[in-house]
Amino acid sequence: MFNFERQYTDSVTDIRWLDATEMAAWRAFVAASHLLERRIEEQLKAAAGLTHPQYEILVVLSESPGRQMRMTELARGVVVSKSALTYQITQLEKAGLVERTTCPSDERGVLAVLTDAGARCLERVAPGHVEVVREHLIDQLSREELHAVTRAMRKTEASLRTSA
Amino acid sequence: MFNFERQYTDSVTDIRWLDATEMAAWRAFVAASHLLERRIEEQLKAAAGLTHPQYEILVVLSESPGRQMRMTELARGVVVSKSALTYQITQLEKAGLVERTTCPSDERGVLAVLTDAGARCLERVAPGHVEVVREHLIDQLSREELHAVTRAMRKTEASLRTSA
DNA sequence: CGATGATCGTTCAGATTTGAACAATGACTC
DNA sequence: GAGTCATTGTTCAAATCTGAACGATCATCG
Repeated sequence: MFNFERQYTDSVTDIRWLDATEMAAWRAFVAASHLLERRIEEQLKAAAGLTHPQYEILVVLSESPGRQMRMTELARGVVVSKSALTYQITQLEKAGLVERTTCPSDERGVLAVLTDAGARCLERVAPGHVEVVREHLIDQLSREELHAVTRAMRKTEASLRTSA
Repeated sequence: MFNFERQYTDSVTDIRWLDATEMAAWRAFVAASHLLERRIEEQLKAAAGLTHPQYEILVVLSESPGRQMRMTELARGVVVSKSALTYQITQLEKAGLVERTTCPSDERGVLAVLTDAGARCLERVAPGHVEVVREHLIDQLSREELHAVTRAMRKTEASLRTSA
């Protein structure tokens, strides 16, 4: 499973290791994002039996024109694999929060549509969710930090979306 | 998207919604962290058949005195549930990268110990991993942004570790 | 039109995660 | 010491995620 050979032929590798500052940033980022993800998941599950991906699906749909979106685009929006989205939309359909419609313009396509019940569910759950995000992230940051984080994360997102 | 009915009895709800700046920060953070997580997972899987949690376990152990750590503490360090850690340590044990030892001072305890093979594996895999982190996160950020992100993430981590 | 290749969403198998329940041990009080 | 409660790590069932394979539809071009 694991071998010992380096795939690079360089006799002296030119690896640019992370210095202390960079490593600190990376570690903090990983720890914070994992912890926050856990907390959010916990809150949503307790409050509404929703997972974070499910909640994000409802949010994205609610902001989409006609409260509907194609599967592939939705998967891209919530950053999840197509198969995971298929699974989650099925779950949300069972719960009556989302419906599937065949896309009129493309026979292959499927439109996920937010139902009224889904919209109401989102309204009901959003306050508690926002409070968690606010308490542990937003309200911890100065306005300046908020802007810096936004700039940084957008660059990261762009970098990742661009390269394949 | 949100109407005016509330399930709370407050005549005027005191929900502090996210303003545009705050929402932008939160959205960017979620998207970037999910995308980066996916990319890292992909890279580690392709390069060494490791998952990100497995890699983090190796890293944390390698930096721990005696290359060993108690299960609970390790779980806290890599931000994963105890049962997930049990599973992953079993996997790493099968691969010969980690060993289990009963803790001398506490009969209940288990020490996860990094093996030489585990240390070599880490050395081999680290460069490729660091490159991904650098390309999409570190190198995208100015030095100032790097510091801001670190400060922000540490506050978030502290907030989440403190409360419950 | 017909052929080729891309895109769409689903299905499937396999891996992983989580929380709850559990047995075993430790810590602490009376 | 005995009793009580906390902690440790594991097991288990259930849910979820991913990538690969698939059939169906679309788009392009000769």
